[in-house]
Amino acid sequence: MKAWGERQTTLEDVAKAAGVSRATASRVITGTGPASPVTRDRVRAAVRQLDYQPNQVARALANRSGFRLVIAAVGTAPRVLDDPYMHRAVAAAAAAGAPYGVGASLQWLSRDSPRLDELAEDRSVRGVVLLNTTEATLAAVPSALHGRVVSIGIGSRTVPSFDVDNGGAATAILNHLYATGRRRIAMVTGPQWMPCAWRSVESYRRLARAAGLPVRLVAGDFSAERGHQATHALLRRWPDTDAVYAVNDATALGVLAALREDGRQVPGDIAVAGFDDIPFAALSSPALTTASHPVDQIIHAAATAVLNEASVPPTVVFPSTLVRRQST
Amino acid sequence: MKAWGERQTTLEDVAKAAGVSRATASRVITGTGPASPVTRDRVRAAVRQLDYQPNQVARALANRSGFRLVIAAVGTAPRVLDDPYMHRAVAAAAAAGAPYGVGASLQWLSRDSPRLDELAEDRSVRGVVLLNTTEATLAAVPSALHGRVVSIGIGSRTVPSFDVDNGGAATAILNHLYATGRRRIAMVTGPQWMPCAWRSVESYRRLARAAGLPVRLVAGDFSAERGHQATHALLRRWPDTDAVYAVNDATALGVLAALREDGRQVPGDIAVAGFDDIPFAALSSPALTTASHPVDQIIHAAATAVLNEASVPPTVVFPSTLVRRQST
DNA sequence: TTGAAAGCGCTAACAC
DNA sequence: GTGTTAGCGCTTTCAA
Repeated sequence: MKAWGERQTTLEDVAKAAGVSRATASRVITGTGPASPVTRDRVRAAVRQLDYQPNQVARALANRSGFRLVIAAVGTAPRVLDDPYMHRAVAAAAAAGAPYGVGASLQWLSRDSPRLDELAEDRSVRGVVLLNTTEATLAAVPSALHGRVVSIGIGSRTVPSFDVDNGGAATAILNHLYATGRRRIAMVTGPQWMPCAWRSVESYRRLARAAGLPVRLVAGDFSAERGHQATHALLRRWPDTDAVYAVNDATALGVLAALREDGRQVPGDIAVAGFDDIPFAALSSPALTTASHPVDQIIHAAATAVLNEASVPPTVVFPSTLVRRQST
Repeated sequence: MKAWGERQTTLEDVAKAAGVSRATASRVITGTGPASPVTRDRVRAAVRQLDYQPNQVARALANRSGFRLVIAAVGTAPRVLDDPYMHRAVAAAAAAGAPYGVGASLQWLSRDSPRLDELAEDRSVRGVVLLNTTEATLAAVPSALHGRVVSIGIGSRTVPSFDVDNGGAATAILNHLYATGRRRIAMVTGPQWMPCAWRSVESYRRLARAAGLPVRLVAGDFSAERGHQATHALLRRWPDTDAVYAVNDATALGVLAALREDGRQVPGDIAVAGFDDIPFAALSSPALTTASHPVDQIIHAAATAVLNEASVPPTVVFPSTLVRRQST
């Protein structure tokens, strides 16, 4: 491998320029260990003057710390990685890590046999962010990963979680549907095995019970295609449904397409609401009522927590807000 | 920093198990330098038996090579990073790098003063993938980056380029519009400064001239909002327009929304076509005719080329195929 | 074809 | 407070 560019300025250079030892320079720069005010200043000056940039690779080697943040998405097949939601998450992680000189990797984690040991053993891995986490995944987290793994969705005693307030979002949407006169509200759910989508179903059941409304659940899988199919099934079974709450916007767009095929007017005959507020929710016809999902913020917080090895509360919940549009 | 987990198996262990020196083991594993067939086999066996994984950090330090792939998106403001297209690109890079133990970083590059030197000097940077590249950006690529930088879009003598066949896609779409009887075709373009979108405009002009059709260009910026505004402007100026070709699907969805507001039937009164074939192109109403854009493949190829420091042809073009749906 | 030895640039014990 | 001294795990001359 060729050396590109001239020799970089090293800690050695800084130390020499400041008239101290490498160790002292290191202490000042990393902020660990003691140093007299004078030396501190001289080292800092040297750093500035030489435009010294610590070599992160050497640092990582000496620290035995990795240099990439792995976004591990749990799923039944590698194609979970094709989801725009994943893309958004990775992009957020890639942006959050950049200032730390840490890159993001995207990996599929088999739902049945999550190979988390490999990640734990891989010295290039600085930390892991779990997506679509299941109980089984959490159980498979090796202790070597403790302190540098977080989950988006459900967490555990050893794995802190960061998530949007799913329950609150569902409640807000359903209350809105109820308030606008809907009484036969169906829900298209996420995949059964994905716990992060359970809470919205719980909210749905609770509110239905409280208001004395019927429970009409159809299983989806977060995809528009399934939302589309599920809607046809739903209309066959409960033709008088007057609102559909979809677990996410992609599903809701599928719902909208199916209703159109079926000749139903939205929101005249039937209202539709989603969740996530993806960019295209505003562009569908009719524009989709939904609730916001601050993915970027969530991932940013999660990534930052991992990178700082910060002690975080076991659960951090991000608020969601209702976005009213034409579909309800 | 704490050491997590037990000591990893190192090259030393492998060498010992194989009864050779570290140097020899290294040669066999990296595939550089000579080694007798017997030694080769013994080292390989040891690797397998011990489940040895090279420490990428140490490797990077010894090689003086970085460990992250930077996706540098040129734009006027950091918010270019919010584009779903960027997200897709980063995700693809993050997935492509994972097997190499290389993560992806996402960074904004100012169009006016691209700080590429910083990237060149940063030892943690293994390579750079330029997005939305301009001539000025290419001119600013420091020689220290040669061989480990590629561009998605236009390239230069020193920067190889990977891109979709923009011209071909435009031609296919416009021919399709013409073949279906459209004769007053308008185009909503991308931002003026973005050369990667020029080729489709060129195709548009060429075909219009060849067929004796009027040229009706309106400037957009890849966003749905601008597509929306541009359409209203366009209809005011040329009310008899019978087709709109949008530079990308996001723009086309904005066009669709504007036409709906204006009471025009699609495709009855006016046809609409986009480009990219994003997931939601199939879900709009009417579903959008477009042409495919294999972003994942392109980025994968680009990333792989950088990671392998492979000598690639100056320009690699990926084919696009027409996707006919209801909007035309 | 192989091994010894010298780094890559940094951090962290440990002694002063 | 500060410097000396060992590494971190790998690659790569250079001799043999």
